[in-house]
Amino acid sequence: MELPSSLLMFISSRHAEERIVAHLRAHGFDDLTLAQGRLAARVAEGGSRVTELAEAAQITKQTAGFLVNQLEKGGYVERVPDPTDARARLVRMAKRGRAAQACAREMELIVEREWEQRLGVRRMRALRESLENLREITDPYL
Amino acid sequence: MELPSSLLMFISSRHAEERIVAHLRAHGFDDLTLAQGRLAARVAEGGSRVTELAEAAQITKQTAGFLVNQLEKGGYVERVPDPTDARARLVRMAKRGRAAQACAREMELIVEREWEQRLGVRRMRALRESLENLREITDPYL
DNA sequence: CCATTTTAGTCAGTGACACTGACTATATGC
DNA sequence: GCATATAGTCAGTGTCACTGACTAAAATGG
Repeated sequence: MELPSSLLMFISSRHAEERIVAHLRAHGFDDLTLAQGRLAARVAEGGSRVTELAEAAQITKQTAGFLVNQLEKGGYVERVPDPTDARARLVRMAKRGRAAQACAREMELIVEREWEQRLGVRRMRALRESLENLREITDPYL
Repeated sequence: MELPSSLLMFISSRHAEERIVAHLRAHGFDDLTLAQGRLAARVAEGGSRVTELAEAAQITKQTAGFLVNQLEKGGYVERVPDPTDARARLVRMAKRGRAAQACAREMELIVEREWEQRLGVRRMRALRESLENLREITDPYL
């Protein structure tokens, strides 16, 4: 075994992440950091609580709160009171956040297509299937 | 596409990384951080220069130098003068570093075997081949 | 063979982002 | 209605990434 599979996965996933960040920067979302982006990607359609985001991203709620503040200042998300719980507030994507999301997905798709071209449709599908399969034993927040 | 392949790769690679860190901690290598470990993993058999390590890990040489200092304090690596270049010093694995390396490889292998059990030998081999293939277009420091 | 440029590495300063611990306010359960 | 759990914040700390400026040695090239 030259390199472990996990390291090979790390290499390619980081490559994709860097491409996405560069794409966002090039389109005016240059105040968005990697950590902020990772968290923003977890915000649900109807809004998410800070604590939920923290769990999903596997960071403490303090860190998540800090990142949400930055995202709020940047106009990417907004906070609204949670009607069902006076302690909580819901984090929702704002207009700029949705635009950034769309921008990120664009590059995500481009990379995905590049990989498919490299491997061919059959092997790309097999790759995705295996990765999804492994996720069931590797994703603690499935 | 439910989740992009790159994110699936990130999930599993992080899982493996966490297992390795936990294994190291459990065996007394509890002062070793993730960043230090990633750098230490790149130290070549005959020794490496700080600048080489920085390039391979894609960090600045200042950051690499800082991490090597920590590793040196922890007894994981040692620095010796480079006989071929008076400006440079070679970073070599020390005894404790080799022990930690062996410990990390242990868990690396365990995870690899778990994945193989999950996917079966055939699909695991196909996964590795595809990942190695993709590496050629995603690894800037191949 | 000396002047210029490149390269190895350090020092100093800053910023992002992770952590723990302590705290307030609200909700929930017996 | 009291004890406990939960949502979130505040304060403080540590790691690790960055840039910029620097020294010293090596390589290059008239």
